[in-house]
This record gives sequence, structure tokens and C-alpha cells, in this order.
Amino acid sequence: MEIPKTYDKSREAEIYSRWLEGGYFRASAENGKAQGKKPYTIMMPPPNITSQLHMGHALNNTIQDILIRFKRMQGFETLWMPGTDHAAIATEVVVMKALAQQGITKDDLGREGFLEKLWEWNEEYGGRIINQLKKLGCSCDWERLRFTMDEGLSDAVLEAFVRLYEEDKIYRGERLVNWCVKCQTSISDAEVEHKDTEGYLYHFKYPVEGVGHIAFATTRPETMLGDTAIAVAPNDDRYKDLVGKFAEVPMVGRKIPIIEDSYVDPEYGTGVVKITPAHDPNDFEVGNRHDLPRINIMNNDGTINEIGGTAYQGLTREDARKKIIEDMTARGLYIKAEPLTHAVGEHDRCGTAIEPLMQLQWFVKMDALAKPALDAYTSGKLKFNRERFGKTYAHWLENIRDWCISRQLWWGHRIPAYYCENGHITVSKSVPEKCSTCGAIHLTQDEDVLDTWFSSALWPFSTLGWPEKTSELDYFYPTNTLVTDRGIIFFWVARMMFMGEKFMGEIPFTHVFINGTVNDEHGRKMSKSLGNGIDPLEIIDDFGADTLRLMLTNGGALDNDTRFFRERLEPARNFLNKLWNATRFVIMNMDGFNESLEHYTHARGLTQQLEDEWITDLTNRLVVEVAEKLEAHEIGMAVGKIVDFIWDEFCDWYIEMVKPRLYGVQKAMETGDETAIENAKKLRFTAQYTLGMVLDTLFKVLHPITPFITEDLFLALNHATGTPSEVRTITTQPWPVLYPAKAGVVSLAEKSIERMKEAIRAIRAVRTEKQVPPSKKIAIIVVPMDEESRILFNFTKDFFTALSGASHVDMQDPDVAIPSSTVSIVVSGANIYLPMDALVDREKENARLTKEKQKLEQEIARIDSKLANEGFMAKAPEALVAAEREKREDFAAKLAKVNEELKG
RNA sequence: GGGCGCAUAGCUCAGUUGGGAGAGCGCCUGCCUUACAAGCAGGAUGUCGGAGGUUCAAGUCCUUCUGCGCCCACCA
Repeated sequence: MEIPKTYDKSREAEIYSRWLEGGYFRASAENGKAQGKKPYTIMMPPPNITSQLHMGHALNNTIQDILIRFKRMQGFETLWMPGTDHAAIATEVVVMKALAQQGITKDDLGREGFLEKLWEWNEEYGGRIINQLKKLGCSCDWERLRFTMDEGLSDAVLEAFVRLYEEDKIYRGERLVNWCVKCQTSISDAEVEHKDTEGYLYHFKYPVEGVGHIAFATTRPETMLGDTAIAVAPNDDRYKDLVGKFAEVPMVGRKIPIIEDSYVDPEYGTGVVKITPAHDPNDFEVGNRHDLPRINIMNNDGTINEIGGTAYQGLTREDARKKIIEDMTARGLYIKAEPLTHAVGEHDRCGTAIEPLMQLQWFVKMDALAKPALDAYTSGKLKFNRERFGKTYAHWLENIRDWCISRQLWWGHRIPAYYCENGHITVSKSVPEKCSTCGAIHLTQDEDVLDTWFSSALWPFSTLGWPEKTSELDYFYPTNTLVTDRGIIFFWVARMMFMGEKFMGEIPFTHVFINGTVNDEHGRKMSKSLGNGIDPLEIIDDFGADTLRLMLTNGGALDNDTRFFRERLEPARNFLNKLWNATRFVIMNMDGFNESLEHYTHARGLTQQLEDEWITDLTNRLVVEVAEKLEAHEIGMAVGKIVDFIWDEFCDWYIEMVKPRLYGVQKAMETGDETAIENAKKLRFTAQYTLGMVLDTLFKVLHPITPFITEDLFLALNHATGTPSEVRTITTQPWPVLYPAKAGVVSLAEKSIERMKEAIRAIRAVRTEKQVPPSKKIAIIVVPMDEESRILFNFTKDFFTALSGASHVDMQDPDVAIPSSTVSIVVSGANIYLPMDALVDREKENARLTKEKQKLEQEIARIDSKLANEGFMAKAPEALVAAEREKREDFAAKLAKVNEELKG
């Protein structure tokens, strides 16, 4: 079979559908229990149905897929639960826009009609991102796909609401809420984005009965219409005579008291604050303390209402502000306006300035709920991949306020509260027949729906069947790792924590991995408004999902922000191409392997060569180290180790080392010597065997990162080596175990091969420096300094000859005279002579040696000064001192040789 | 205003308990060596943002300054 020379990404879709057909991603509580497997569960942060895959999703889901595939190979019963959330506001906005094109409004359709349109829209577009995740290679259990408005999840929402209500943890009350005058709904604190805005600080004064005026400042003059007090700091000498007197709000003629409250900072401005309890959160608190009336002067659309006075009624916030400034000026009460940059809250979905408005809304009482969620972190049960994220989490919970959960929307879970004509509230999962307080039978349900995050907060257990006691819930809950981005630590992570603790009695996960943000090439956030977003699907089309996944995870610290640009994909693509070709090479050189398998499997004396042992040892260590890194969620490091190993050790060294053995049979056949042929075949066989085994292992450790190419190559290699046909996929293969790891032990094979690499590198460096082309083969003389080295050079003669570009290698004893026209190289355990006098430029050679000498002297001086340092000798670990001494000896020996060389 | 992060080679970034400064890309030299030119071999490149401190030893710990970035926040 011909294999193309370049990495073939076009098979990804086909491979993926084969996986689905095989059902390899399915999780089963029953099977897991029956087989005594431990569960490993990840809950995918449900993207909302309006979203399409962006780079953040790509990174986030690649991380999850790596962890879940790794755990699956390790033999866990793995569940990666996928799903979507209904995103009440975002979805309504999208659908309303679509309807607006046809000239239809939400109100034209009515609640029922609009909901029908929303479901239709969800039917058509809600699954887009799911298909996009499949292109990325995500190995979710898609048969369990959930949506926050599924029947089961909706039931969980009602159950949770009713229980919290019955325990008095949910209440309805008049509070100032963040009101979006455009969306006409309240929103939670977390949905408010604060932006620095250029504005003015307006200075005015109000007349005070009998004593003139009192000056104050405000950024929002229109709220003056709702003022119900003037406040000064307690014991402020400037104003102590005024406290208790009444000022007058001119436009509405209201008399308001002058009070003292510690909220006022006497140092700021004039030390006087006007108090508008119905339109400012602080003033609301002050109002409570002083029992002030709350005067709401605004309609829900942001215009002034009838209480604001006939002169202003119907004006927008902005117009009312202008008119009030004019009117105050006319009355001589306007002082000045100074430019001011201040933070103004905006709705994160539509960018409209938030208006704090008094509303009857539903709230979740947070103090009692937040405590266990905070304790879980402080006690160490909940771990974040970086401490700083834990701090953010804790800080938020420590300063949490009650959560406004009602939204004046239609798309979502309608609040299960019913009102009778006497104003009583009945909360019930199903429509109640009568009022639970007075028995009245005419009940109307609350018009509002719940905050989307209320349902998302239940996600870890609602998706597993709660409130039913399912075996899934029993087996898979609590989950293991949550992978998400910084932006929703508050929205989602914290809320899942307290809901899980509340309803399951156990936190929903023990590890949180917060991934960094994928920015554009200049480090700016990718955003629609900037138009700098890069579509992962385009990248997948151009490079393949594996390349994208590898680029996103290789080397980096995944908790740090990263910059994305197309050029960064090339190294990843090049690596996959390298792996592809290495496999192609191995497959091409499997001639005779199957016959040999039968011949030699039971044959004695088929020991591995030194280089086989070496690469096996290294591969074994790699497997252990990668597993350790993945366990520790150091994904970037795990990936980096694999990539470096495959490229450097396996491809650049091992494959080159075994080439003479692979080609040896052919050569032996030319001689016709039966014994030689048989020996060559044995050598070839062990090379083929080791190549296949190591490569097979490498595919497995790489599989979680780049699942498609490893599946493809794994099957191709197994086909070539004649592995039984029941091996149909790499996804269900166990994580490789070659033999028990010898942690930290450097094997003899490893030390030996490292020495050979050093020798080869040294020869290559000299050759390059002297500009000897690779095609020019030269005779090399090796003089081993001891018996061990002599054996080593003998054992590795074949590849040593090939890799150093030698025509042949002569082993000589130290007492044999070396031809004078040679260049000598000193390596560990041997002197090497390149008889290439004709090619040597004496001046260049001396320059090289001098440079080498200086370098060695420097190193020795460095170590000497260290060894002469009393502090170091007294306090440094013994092993370190010994290592330094050893290095010094080594350098000194080389220096002696170099000096000798320079003399001669 | 509070909290946090980043600053290391020309560029993008690693550097896990303090112990000889790394990778990829780019650059220079030589190679189409029967897997791969998306490749191979060799090479150059850093007062690890500035200043102090702790230590025998600091990119790594502490203090402070500068320049970016993020999050939180009710100073009228």
C-alpha cells in the first residue's frame, strides 16, 4: 500500500464516525460497577445554543478531551457529559432580531407564539456547536447530550426552586436590581460590566429653610426628582447646624431632611450627599437606616414617570437630565460641572447603561449557601490548578450578595410561584389547585423566568437524573475535574459548588482547571466587535483538528493567556508530518517481519542490541513521566515531552541507528553466506520489533492529544506487523506499561548510548567546521581508553560508522602509533582521530583548539571557585559537590588533550 | 479604589521544591545522505524589565519602582 509523503488530515471525519459507530465513548454506570472500575467524570461547560465554536472553546475542550482520553486508556469508566444551555437573554435577542427582519415583534406573537419560535430556532441552530465539537475530536458520550430545558433538567430546576423556597432560602422582595431598560429585565450583578465613561460631576445647591443653601454634587441630576434626604458625615462641624433641618427639592417642591450617616465621606467633594433610595444601591441602604421613603421616578423603559412631575414625565433619562440642569440654572441653584471619568455599569449583552430600579424580584439568600462552598476551598477539598484562581473564587464568595434570579423574559424556566387574588404566594412544582394560604382557586403564575445560571448551577447532578436517585448519579457523582475559563468562576463554578453541596451534600468536583484566554497576535481579546476572531473550523479545514489541538497545548502553560496566529500552527503540522513519515519508514521496512516473528519468537539468543535497550528504557520513562504530568494537569509539559522525544530521540537518533541493521540483510545476501544472512536477519528482526513496539507505545501516549493521526497510524502499523485483526481502534487500548518504572535510574544502555551520541556529535561538528560534505566518507581511528569503552565502540560500530560519516572505523590500542596527519577529538572514554590532514587548514584548526581551550579553562575556573567557596563546601549537598568534582576532572582531561594537540 | 497576572534570544513562549539560561520560528554555514526540504547536520544570539535585600548560591524567595494586561468595585 502506498502511503502519501505528507500527513493526511482528510480522514478525520471518517475516523470520527467510526468511533461513534463503535460506541467507544459511551459510559455506563452499570458496566463500570460490574467491572469494579473507578469512574472518571468531566462535565463539559455547556456552551449556549446561540454560540459557535471559537478558539476559547477549542482550547477548553481539547484539554478536557486529553484528560478524558487519558483516563479512558488508564482503565477508568469515563464519562464526559456534553450539553448546551438555553441562554435566556442571548437567545431572545437573537430570535427577536431574526423576527424583526420580518417586521414581527415579541409582543405580536405573545408568550406562546414567541416560545414556539424559540423552540423552532433551537431545533434548527441549537445543535451547531455540538457538531463543531465533534470536528475537534471530542470524545463525549453524545448519547447523553443534555439541554438545560430538557424535561428532566427542567424538573430538577423546579425541584430545587421549591426546596429552597420551603427552606426560606429563596424569597421575593422589593430591592434595587440592575435593570436593563433596553432588554426590560433585571440582571444579576455578575452580568453588569463596568466601563470607564467620560461624564460630569454636577454641583448644585438646595435651599434650606431659614439658613440659605446646602451644596452637593451628583453625576446623575435626573435622580434629584426622587431625593428623599440630604446626608452629611456624622460630627461634621461644617454642617452640624444644618442637621435636622429640611432642604427643598425645587422641581417637585419636596421637603427633605438633612441627616447624618457614616456612609458619607467628609473628605470627598463638599461632604454632602443627596439620598435617592429608589435609584441608588448605597442610598437604598442609607434609606433603610433612616426609614426614608423610596420614591421611584422611573418607568421600566427608562423614562420619567408621573411621580417625577408633569414637567418631566415621559422624558428619557438623558433628556430629563438636560432639562433639570436648565431648570436648576434658571433658579440660580446650578454651581458648576466638572469633567469626571467614572465607572458606569452596562449590561454585558447589549451595552445599555444599567439603571438601578426598585422591583419585586426573586432572590436566593446567599450567606448560608455560600459558606460551605467557601469552606470546601479553604479546607483544601476543592483545588484549583493555580492558587490565584482559588483566591478569586474565595474573594467573591466572601463578599457575596443575594442573587437576583428572576428575569423578565419568556425563554427559560418559568418561576413556579402562583398568586391568588389576596396576594398570597403558592410555590409548587405543578400547577396548584388552590392557594395554600387562603384556599382561593383563581391563581396566576409568575410571569418571569429564572436566570439561566440557576439551571446551569444544577448541571453536575441534574444531567445525571436528579432528583431521581439514578445509578448514574450514584456512580458518576461527584465528578472529578472541571475545565473552564476564568470568566465564569463566579457565574458557574461557585454556583455549582453551593448547589451541589446543598442538594447532593457533596461538592460537585474536586479539581478546577482554569484555562487561559486565547488572544489574537497582538495580545488583544478576540471579539466580534474588533473583527479579530479566528474561526477554529477554518483552521481545522486547513490544517486538521490534530494540528490545532497540538498547537494549542504544546509546551505552553495552559493557565496563561496565549496568542494565536496561523504561523504558530506550522511547527505542530511539521511535527505530525514527521511522525507520519517515521511511521511510513517503519512500515516500509517491515519486510520479512512476519516470517521472522515465527522463526525467532522462541529462538534463544535474540537479545536486544544496546540501542534497542536504550530507546526502550527512554520510552518507558517517557510513558511514566507523561502520565505523571497529565495526572498533575501539567498538560503543556506532557505534550512537550512527547513531541521532543519523538522528534529527537526516536527519529533523529534511534531510526538512524538501526538503519544499517534494516539494510543489512540485503547486503548479506549479496555475499551469499548463509550464516551471515541468518545473523543479519536476527539483527533486522530485533530492530523491526523494537521500532514497532516503541512506535506503538508512542502512538498511545500521543493519542489523547492528537487522536486522529494516532488512530490512523496505529491501525496502519498494526496491519503491517500482522497484529490480530480484532484491534480496531486505539481509543480502547490500555495506557502502555512496558515494565515497572525504575524511577530516576539511568540504565547502562542509556549511559553508553549517550556516550556514543557525544562522540558522533563531536565528529560531526569537526566535519562541519572543516566543511567536509556528508557524501565524503572518511576513515576514523578510535582509541578507547579502557576496556569498557572498547567493548562499547565494538558493539555500536555499525551505526557509529554510519552516523559519523565514516568509510570504516579502526579500533587501535593506545600504544600503537597514530599517523601524524590526523585531527584528534577527545570524548568520554576515547580519543578519536580523523585522518584528514589534506583537508585541514592548520590555522583554522589552531583557532578551533584555542577556542576549545578557553572554554574548558573557563569551566574549570568556574568549578574551582565554587569548590574554593567555604560556604558552598559547608552547605551544598554532598552529591552536588561530587558532581562538580567529576565534571572538573572530565574538563581537565579534555584540556590536557587539547593542550597536547596545540603543541603538536 | 481593591485584587491578580505578565515583563527571559529578533518574534512567540517554556523554565514544577533556589544549585551549570531553554524550545520553536527567524538568522548563518553545509547537505535533495534510499521516511520526511513541512527535512538533515552544524552554528550565532540573552546585565532573565530597573533598583535594593535574603542566601554559600536568585530567572526562581522578599521589598520597591516602571511598562502592559485582566478581574472585582456603590465614593456621591
